[in-house]
Amino acid sequence: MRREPKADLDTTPIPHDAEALLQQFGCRATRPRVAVLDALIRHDGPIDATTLTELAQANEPSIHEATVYRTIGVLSELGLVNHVHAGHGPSLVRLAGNNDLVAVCQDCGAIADIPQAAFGPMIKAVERESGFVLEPGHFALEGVCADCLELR
Amino acid sequence: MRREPKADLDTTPIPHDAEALLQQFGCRATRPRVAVLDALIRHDGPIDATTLTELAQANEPSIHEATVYRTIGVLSELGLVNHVHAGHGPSLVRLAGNNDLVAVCQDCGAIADIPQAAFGPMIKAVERESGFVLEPGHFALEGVCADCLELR
DNA sequence: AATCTAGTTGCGAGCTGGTCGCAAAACCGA
DNA sequence: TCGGTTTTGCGACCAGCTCGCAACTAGATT
Repeated sequence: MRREPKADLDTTPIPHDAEALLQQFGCRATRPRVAVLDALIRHDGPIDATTLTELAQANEPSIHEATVYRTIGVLSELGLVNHVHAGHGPSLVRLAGNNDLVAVCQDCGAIADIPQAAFGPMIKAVERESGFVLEPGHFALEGVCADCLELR
Repeated sequence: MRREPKADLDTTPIPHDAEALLQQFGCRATRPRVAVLDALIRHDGPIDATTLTELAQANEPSIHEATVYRTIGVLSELGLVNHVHAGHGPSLVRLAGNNDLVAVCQDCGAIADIPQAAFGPMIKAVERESGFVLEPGHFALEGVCADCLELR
């Protein structure tokens, strides 16, 4: 089983049509996969596997959560999708191309997208000082959101 | 059960003596707790619960992992200990007072401490733009360490 | 020192997020 | 339409962590 993208995210226009997208990337466009990718395209922003399963089941009721996990794996190998590790909860997935950072509220679990612009200098500083090359967009920031701050 | 520190981390000198420390914070200095806190003091840097259990068992062989988790909970309520959520692996704990950021290598799992100095401006920027007040030191940065970069 | 009691422990069961092996089904090129 | 792979659904399983409960203990009171 080859799992090398036939298409290239950087140069290929991405059709927002799950089936075409899968074929373009040279992988089988099965009904469950189409349902998962389609749900991911429709849903804007990071989402956990369980919720994604529910969304996909709207179109493809028999789809199993294990299949969703496997599909996420495939899409991620193709570079179509990113994992975001968020705190102690389940990890999140989102369409690639958005490299904003995700911030999770420790109190209420709210998720905010934070434009990554602010982080460039920090990433460089970390690399200079420790040799670590950060991959922002793969981990979540934790903190307290404005609403929960008021309630404290 | 009250769980409010009698001593204050900011003003109280911290004896590096687990038993005294526990008493100072007004909680029962049981043998298992002393063993856990002692291991934590001796071990420098973030550590996961399983490894911490093994260290503590060196002094207190019968100590159970559930007890270690509960002890971590208590110490954390007292502000003596911080959780760090690290990627997909188990979460890490460390003595409070060190607010450096933890960076985890995606490839080999190596852990690096990164002085938090570089992050001040970023934290402010995030607060300004999104209202989120980050708690650095509670989440881990992910990336690739210098060694693994070479191997790629 | 002996007693008392709230707080703590060890233990096993249980929960959640995620992975795996396998037989049956689906995809898709010929 | 058919055939060989790939993929799916399913249930079993694993790791990390939490919980309920009966037994035990620290440490205050006498």
